[in-house]
Amino acid sequence: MSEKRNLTDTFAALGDPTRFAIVERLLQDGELPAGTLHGVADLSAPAMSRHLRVLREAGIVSQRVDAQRRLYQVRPEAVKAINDWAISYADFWSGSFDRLSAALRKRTAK
Amino acid sequence: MSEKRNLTDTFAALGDPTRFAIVERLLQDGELPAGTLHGVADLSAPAMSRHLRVLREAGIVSQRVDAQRRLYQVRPEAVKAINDWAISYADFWSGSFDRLSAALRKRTAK
DNA sequence: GCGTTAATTAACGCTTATTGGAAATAAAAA
DNA sequence: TTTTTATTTCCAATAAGCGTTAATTAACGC
Repeated sequence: MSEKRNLTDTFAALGDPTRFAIVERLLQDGELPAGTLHGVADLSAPAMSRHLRVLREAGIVSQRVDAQRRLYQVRPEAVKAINDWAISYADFWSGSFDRLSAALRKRTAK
Repeated sequence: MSEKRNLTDTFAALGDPTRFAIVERLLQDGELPAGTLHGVADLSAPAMSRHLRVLREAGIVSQRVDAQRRLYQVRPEAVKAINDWAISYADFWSGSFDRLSAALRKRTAK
């Protein structure tokens, strides 16, 4: 039920420096509990929790419950959606748009 | 002098539905005067002008003066920057990450 | 059951963004 | 020069977002 989402919500969620840092941390380290993420910015647990909620509601991260911990990870579809959008305009921004990139474009556009 | 910019600002600017619609319109139609863009949303000219300013300051669009009109267009680098970011995590979100996409990745990352 | 740990929710204030309307600026047309 | 068209800036009001502390829920070990 958190599938049909437009890119605007995604961009809005990533538009905050703290949330962007959270996402990059998760992209690099994989799945992490909320507590560990406190390190990415100097803010309280509640503040972190609310940022995670925003990311969750935007469909950017998924939450998994493990005992009293909440494990977060980035949803691949979210990043892929951003890539698909940018790629769909590749002939505009890419000076060297050629057969090779067109192949990937077709592939990821599917 | 509006080159060194982080993705966060870009995402923040695109996080607004009106501004995202403006950018998509410009991506599809190319260069357009501010007046023509009024059509993308039901808002006053001043409101539109302010949205365009945000996009300009985020480095997403460029402005060209033609007589009394201001012509706007998307800066290719802005969309490319988004693509580069997503591509840099392609091995995470792409289930079928292979040699072909790796080639494009190397290419666009340059 | 109790206390501890992990995380979220609630309530509050503060700062920043956004908006509409009016006025200002600038160039072209009459 | 006066008028018209296009766009931006100024201003006041409203709305949204973010952070903090305090309270709450949930699960573990003793």
